[in-house]
Amino acid sequence: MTSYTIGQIAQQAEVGVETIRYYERLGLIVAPSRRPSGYRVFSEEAVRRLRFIRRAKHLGFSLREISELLELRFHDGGSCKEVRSRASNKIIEVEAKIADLQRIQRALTTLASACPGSGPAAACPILDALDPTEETDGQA
Amino acid sequence: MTSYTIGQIAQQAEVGVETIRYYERLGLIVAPSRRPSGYRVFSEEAVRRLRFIRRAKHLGFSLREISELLELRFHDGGSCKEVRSRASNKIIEVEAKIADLQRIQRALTTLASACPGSGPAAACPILDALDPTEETDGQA
DNA sequence: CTTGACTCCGTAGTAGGGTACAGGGTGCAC
DNA sequence: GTGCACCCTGTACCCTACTACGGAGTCAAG
Repeated sequence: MTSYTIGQIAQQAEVGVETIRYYERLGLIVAPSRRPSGYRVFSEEAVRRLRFIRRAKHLGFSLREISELLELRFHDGGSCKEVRSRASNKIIEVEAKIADLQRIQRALTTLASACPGSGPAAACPILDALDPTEETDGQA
Repeated sequence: MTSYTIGQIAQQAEVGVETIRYYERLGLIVAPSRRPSGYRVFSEEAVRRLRFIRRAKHLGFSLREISELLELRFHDGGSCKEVRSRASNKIIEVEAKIADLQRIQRALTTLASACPGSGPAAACPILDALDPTEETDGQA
């Protein structure tokens, strides 16, 4: 059962020490146990969690949303139905994001391949990418 | 050639009037032409652009990144090669985001389907989702 | 030709997400 | 048994992306 200091997990998870304390204050990570001196003691789990947070943020989730995602696993001792429905809602959101990103990806691909040819290329695939007036399902 | 006031496009693009002026200050949208009175006059294009921005933000792009995405189309009169390489880099980023989201999606699906069974379900698919110690390609 | 909704500009304030000290204790290598 | 890196708490500050306001001009319906 390897344990780590805050500096060690900060390095492993590629986040700042202050950030970890900040997340702890927000309740985003479980408050770690302490040595008699007051030093925080972290487990491997914390590294995983921090990395999850870092990447989820990069996907446009707020800390609040990330917290909700993470909590899904803990509440499952309670009302199973609710976990299921919350998970389902998140899945819908996630799928919408994926679809949007795929549109951007296609637009970028078009742009990149249209370019080397020549000419002014007046049509802008990027703008069309997330344009709900296209075949995009018009969700808010 | 329909034209719109700032309030009209704000409503259409579902953003605030102040936000549009803010984006203009940042150079994120093209400075619109003006009536003699000073009132801004927007075209359909502006609505599309604003909607693009709104959705791209939701995908975790910063305004700076969005600006870069949007600029890809304008520079193509200049150095075509650079547009291509910038587009390619963006494509890589976008693909990484899609992959991450798909991992989250799978994890949520697993979670949702594992739940109704019973038991404590100790394993947390969510945390594994974005864990680079799994088969995830370890990108920063 | 008035009135109420809308627009202008500039500046200031807010929320989210950190980041940086200051002032002090801890751990361990030498 | 001391030095230096590291940790503690708390407060203050920073950046991004808005959002609100004040004071004044504009537009168009009645």
